[in-house]
Amino acid sequence: MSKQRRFTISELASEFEITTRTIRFYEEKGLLVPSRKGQQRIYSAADRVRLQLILRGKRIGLSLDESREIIDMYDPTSDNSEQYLFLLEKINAKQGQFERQIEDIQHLLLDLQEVRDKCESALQIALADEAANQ
Amino acid sequence: MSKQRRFTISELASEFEITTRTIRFYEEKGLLVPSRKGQQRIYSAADRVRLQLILRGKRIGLSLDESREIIDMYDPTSDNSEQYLFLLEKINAKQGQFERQIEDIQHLLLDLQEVRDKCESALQIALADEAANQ
DNA sequence: ATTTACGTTGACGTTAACGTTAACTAGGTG
DNA sequence: CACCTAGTTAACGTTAACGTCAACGTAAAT
Repeated sequence: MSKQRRFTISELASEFEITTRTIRFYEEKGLLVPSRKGQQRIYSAADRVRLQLILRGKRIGLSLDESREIIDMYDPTSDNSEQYLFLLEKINAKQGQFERQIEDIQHLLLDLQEVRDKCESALQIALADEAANQ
Repeated sequence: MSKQRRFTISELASEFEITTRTIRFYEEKGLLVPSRKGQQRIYSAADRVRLQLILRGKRIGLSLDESREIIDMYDPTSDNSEQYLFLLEKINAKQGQFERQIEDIQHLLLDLQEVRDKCESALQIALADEAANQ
């Protein structure tokens, strides 16, 4: 049995600390397609996962279009080998991009570590000076 | 001796594949402060490094304000221990943020690897089918 | 019965990060 | 000298990603 867990829009909003407006906006852009009960939106566990993916994408600087591309990779809309080969190309490209992003971040982390080291030794000196001025 | 290498705005623009407008815009925002020869901008090696940092930041989703914060960490505008402690706090926060970003990316990489695996096996089947239809 | 809470669809406003003219200057080159 | 190339400022335009009303529906609670 699959999980039948459903969510309301404000449940998701408070869980992920975003506004309902944001969630509806993602729907406008075609990133989410919740079912309805009357006119109210009902979100499935799968919808929640999609939202999670979008937000993860946002945190690492993906645009909504880029996140949609990734979401679209999840459900294979294709059925012939040519489409699959094309999809594999796109997956390769994305994985490459992500690996380069990790390198960028690691570079920035090293830079910050340098700054931290300098800052810490400067702090020692400042503290010593202040002690001398007592 | 320090490197006396200088750059014109279009040299930097073509090296980093951005427009001169973009570089001037970063200056407007206070991210770059090149020297001048008459009214022309002259960029030092240090300016180039700053630009590199900005672009690295952009690739991982930092706003220009966030990049400026990081740049500002590089030159210690402070001189007392209180300021240094405050700066160390900010460095901690940024390093934490970056580590979480790496986790986000690794999560996305795993997801993509799953998609790739499914795609590759689906491709095998599709190829077998096409062969059968010959 | 009405207030309260939560939901809905527009529609216009806002901010960041540039793009896009336009109008001008300053320095070589044929 | 005329022209071309690179640079400059100033100002308005554009797109993404929402924020912010307004005006309304529905269902539970008082």
